[in-house]
Amino acid sequence: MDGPALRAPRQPRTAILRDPRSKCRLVVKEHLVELVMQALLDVSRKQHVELPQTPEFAIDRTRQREHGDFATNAALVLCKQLGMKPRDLAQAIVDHLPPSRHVEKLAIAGPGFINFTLTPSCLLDTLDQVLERGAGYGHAPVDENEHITLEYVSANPTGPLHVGHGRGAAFGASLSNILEASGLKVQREYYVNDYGRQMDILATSVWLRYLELTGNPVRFPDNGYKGDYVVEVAHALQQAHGDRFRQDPLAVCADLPADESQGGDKEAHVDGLINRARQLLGPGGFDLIYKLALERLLDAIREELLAFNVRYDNWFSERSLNESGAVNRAIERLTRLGHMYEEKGAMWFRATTFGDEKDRVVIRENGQTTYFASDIAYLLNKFERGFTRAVYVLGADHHGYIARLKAAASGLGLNPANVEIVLVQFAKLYKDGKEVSMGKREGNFVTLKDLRTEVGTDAARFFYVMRSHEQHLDFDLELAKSQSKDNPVYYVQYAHARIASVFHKLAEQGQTHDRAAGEAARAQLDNAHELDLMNLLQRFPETIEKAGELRAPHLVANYLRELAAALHGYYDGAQVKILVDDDDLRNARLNLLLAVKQVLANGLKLIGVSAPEKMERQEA
RNA sequence: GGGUCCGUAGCUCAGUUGGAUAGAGCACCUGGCUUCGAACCAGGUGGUCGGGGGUUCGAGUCCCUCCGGGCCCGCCA
Repeated sequence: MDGPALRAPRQPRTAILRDPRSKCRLVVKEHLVELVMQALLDVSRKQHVELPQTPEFAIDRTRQREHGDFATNAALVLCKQLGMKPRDLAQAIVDHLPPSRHVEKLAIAGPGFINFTLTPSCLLDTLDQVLERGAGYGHAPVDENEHITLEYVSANPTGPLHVGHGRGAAFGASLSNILEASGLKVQREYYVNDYGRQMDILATSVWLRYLELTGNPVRFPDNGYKGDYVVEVAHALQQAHGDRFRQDPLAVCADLPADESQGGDKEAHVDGLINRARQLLGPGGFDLIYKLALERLLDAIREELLAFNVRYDNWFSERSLNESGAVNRAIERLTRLGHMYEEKGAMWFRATTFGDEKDRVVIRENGQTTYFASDIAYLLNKFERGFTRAVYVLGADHHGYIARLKAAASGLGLNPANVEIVLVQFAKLYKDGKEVSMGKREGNFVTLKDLRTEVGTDAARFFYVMRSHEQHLDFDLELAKSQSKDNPVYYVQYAHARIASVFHKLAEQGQTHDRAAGEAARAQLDNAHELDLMNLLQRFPETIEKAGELRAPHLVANYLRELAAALHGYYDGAQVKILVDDDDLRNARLNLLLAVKQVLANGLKLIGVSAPEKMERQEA
């Protein structure tokens, strides 16, 4: 397996960490890495030992305040290679560390950690940086070398989106924003399954409902789409075309294989109905209904995603792959490379060559290509369009697809490491402590629209990405709906609104905020709460980068809760007032608040949640 | 049966790619609004990190095994 392919390279991408507009010139962590590297080179020269090109030590944020801001395990990891005791090596590294105006204190602790405490000015620089860059703070310069296509949701247009799709939508949209912020070029894509049997069943279902509306009811198949939306499309069909598609019910039903509930086979029955529809309506008539259904449902999906603050750069048609010959070309390529064979009248892709557990049918015995054939063509198409990496956000039930898709990449001569599948676990809805069931064909599933209108886009988006995507999500409807302190969305938004209200108050008092005066007096920001807040602000870019590398938007949500908590703690618990009489101090504190507000807004935007200036409580 | 994801406080979950004393929120207990928004804050109670073995300076994190749960295993899409 090529598991590490999902992981970003171990060494940080310096191009992304490097921030040209930073007053620190380098993001702190990168700076510290360079200092330690320098010291290590000196020490190893003295010991006459060759160091590896990229020694595997880590520099990380510390967990506890007493350990400073950053710590490195370099001495622990490299002591054997350098033939020294860990604490001796730590001391040697400290002795050889080049001086830095950003490091205030160094300490050796525990078994041999080296702790770094940053100078206050380094934190204060962060503050200026946030105000300087505004909405751009936290965003890394664009890396021109990578161009990602990120596909998410891609639900069949055979019905409205349900709450399961909602998580994929929230996750994919947030992740693409985060990746973009961390400097990668990202194209958001929706793969439209506008081809194949499921859509045929939908078109047939619409036609049967239409027949009912025109007073010619035909028994509805077990395997048909039963939702009310099908009737709505049928209505639209009737309005646009009157009774043009009316047929004698007896002719429709004549000689069909028995349906499941009639003791037969539901698949055979529905296939019979599709063929009957084609035959009675003529190809033009059937296609017209098919297209009408597709357009209506796809429009509804587009509209819903837009309302959910989820956008796309490209809607890619599966049909176009078939009609342009891309599917055939992909199959030919696999054939030419010797990865196809014939068996039992079908054409198979030898996926087992590349680690899949079984070979896969690409062209069926009846000559039709499979869904997988389209997937292969689509994969090839993505790389032909120049993307360097294809990311698929899929539901956890698709995990069997990983090996298949990667095998296809290998078979096509592509690097499977550039094909990445991120699985999102299921979400369960809970209402009053009970699970809300979501049967699909039965038509009683909860749509994303239901959820959105009930709890609102902000709460839904936040709740969906609040947990790790690897974790099953228990979505508590009551909590998401509640306008109370228990609701984490309001907690974060409130912090933003609270700051806004301080500025309103300032205006009410007839005063204005003088940023330059605040910057000049910034050294007065020295209480523990203020330092904590600045420390958090400094960690925002690191959080984005990490959330991007780990494909983990929940880290951003967690970060925002932390920042909001620090703000509330400062506001309520620090025994300080912002709007003090002292002009310098007041402006310095206002600078800090403004920076916190900016970062809250930037972070919320990444996960598609609004940052309100005012919280209006609504009566339930 | 094979594959895969998960199991951390009463509940819902974090845990910085193996680091130092495992953290939040809810629930429960105590306290704080004549103040820039109390949708808030301060403090307290609560843990054999599913069990067992292994790897090493160090394991909630990596490996093995067992237990429990979700999902997948089609010439469907």
